[in-house]
Amino acid sequence: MIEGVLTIGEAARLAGVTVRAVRHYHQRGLLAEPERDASGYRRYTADDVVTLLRIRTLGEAGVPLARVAELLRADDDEFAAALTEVDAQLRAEIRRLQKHRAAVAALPRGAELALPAEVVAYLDRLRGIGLREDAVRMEGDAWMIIAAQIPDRIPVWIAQKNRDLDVPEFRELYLRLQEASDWDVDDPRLEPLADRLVEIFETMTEAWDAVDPTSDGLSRRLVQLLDAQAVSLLPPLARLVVLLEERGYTGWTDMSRADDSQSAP
Amino acid sequence: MIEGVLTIGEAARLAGVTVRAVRHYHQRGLLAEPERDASGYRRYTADDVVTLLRIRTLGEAGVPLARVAELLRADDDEFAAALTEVDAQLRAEIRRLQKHRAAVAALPRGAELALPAEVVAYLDRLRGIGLREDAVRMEGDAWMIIAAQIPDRIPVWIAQKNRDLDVPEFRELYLRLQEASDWDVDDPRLEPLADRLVEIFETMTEAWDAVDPTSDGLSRRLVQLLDAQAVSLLPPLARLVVLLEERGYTGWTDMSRADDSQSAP
DNA sequence: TTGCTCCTCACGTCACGTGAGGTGGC
DNA sequence: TTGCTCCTCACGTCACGTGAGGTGGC
Repeated sequence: MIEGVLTIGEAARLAGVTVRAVRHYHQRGLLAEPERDASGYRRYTADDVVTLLRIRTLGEAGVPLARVAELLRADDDEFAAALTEVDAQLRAEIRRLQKHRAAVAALPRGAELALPAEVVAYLDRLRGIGLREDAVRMEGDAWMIIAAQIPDRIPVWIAQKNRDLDVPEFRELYLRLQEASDWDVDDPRLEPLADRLVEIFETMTEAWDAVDPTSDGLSRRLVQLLDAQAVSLLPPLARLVVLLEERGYTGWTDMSRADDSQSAP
Repeated sequence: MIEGVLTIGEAARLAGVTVRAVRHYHQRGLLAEPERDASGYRRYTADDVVTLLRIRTLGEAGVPLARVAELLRADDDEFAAALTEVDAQLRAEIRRLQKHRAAVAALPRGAELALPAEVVAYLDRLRGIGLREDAVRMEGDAWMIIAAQIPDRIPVWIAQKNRDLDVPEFRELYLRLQEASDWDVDDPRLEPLADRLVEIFETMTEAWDAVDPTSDGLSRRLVQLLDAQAVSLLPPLARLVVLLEERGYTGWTDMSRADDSQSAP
């Protein structure tokens, strides 16, 4: 009835989409095939351009084409309701991107990508007391995995970790463990180190109980994973764990006494 | 060397990705294939989970996997530089979505999707002076297309349109044109209407020149399109345009005197 | 006449999703 | 033993992009 004046390229340009996209919308049934001229060219009307603009607006807002097709057929009330929904989606998407922006922007250091700021600060403190870079990196990796599981508890845990580091004996223990990385598995110094560990653990277990009383904290598998990671960096740790078991303690990442449970280093 | 303890499902869960995604990252070379256990199952380490978390963080920020692969191999400096770029992309994407949100949210009426607020207000005013809904819709469609081409000029143009509507003779003309939609092509009332049109055009052309002095405004094709659209709603317009030509004027959407040019209704 | 646009297949891309058919672990 | 997880193909999806090979318009 209404004869179209625009070629597909002109219509596409006016609507700000590609020629291929217009053909795709025909295929998907979003836009009716228009009349053809004498040479078989499609000829478009202003209505077609308006429809293309609608498709583009909704499409760029993230609405799937199948949904766009429904909306184009909907009456004004349905359409208005759908727009509310589209708006909610857009808001959620914007929030998601802003979170990622914060995650990416706040962390210029590659190794610390996706680590919360508190953890980054804690790792700096470990460097400060003399921990080697590989050990710091391993700590960082462990925290990165933990943070991905239970981000809410990170601030409290890190706060306790910082209080631990305020204790000189604890700092000393950390460095002593680092030295042990070069020891043989049957080095005699491991025995006294185990004694020392138990001693310090006893004095600190109460503080940890206060931090995380429920303590179903990390899943068993995750703890196994982090134990394995620790042993890979610090091979004599395997022997140390055995020595700790002789003294009534099990585990490492989530070191605990025979019955109760609480995490340490 | 380091033996993995996690199955693919466990690693995926800890990293917050799907099992299929992990296999896909192996295929794409983003994550090295880990050791297999006795039953041929892949076994993952903490390092693998950390890499998966990095891939996920970058991927969710919109970085293509090919780029993620590069970044995983980059040193800290390159990585930091790349993060700046990623952040810029995220900002651009957020702005884009916010614009769309404004476009979608501010316009609950389906017919007016993607129309600037000024135009919506102007259309309401047309309704107010007694224009029928189909005519208003056609006006809206025309403005939607125009707005998509030259959004910056819309406020000025609409302001002038509103000043036009302040003139009683102009409002009267609009309604008279609407009546004409039912007339025959050879209705005798078209002649005096053409005279009236010329008369009013003369009084207003100066104001329009002031609004848009450069006036390469709309492309010739777009004007043709809008003319065709106007004729389709108002068939006697074809005849009216002929009558106007006899009086020394050409066009409709971009009506002008033989030499100069300026737009009208 | 040259180059740009249009036409119709039809395969490619991106980041996985989703069975298909079979085996291993708790 | 049942169900959940793992394995490897391999095709499907979404919204087009990108030639391939040919014709029409200025």
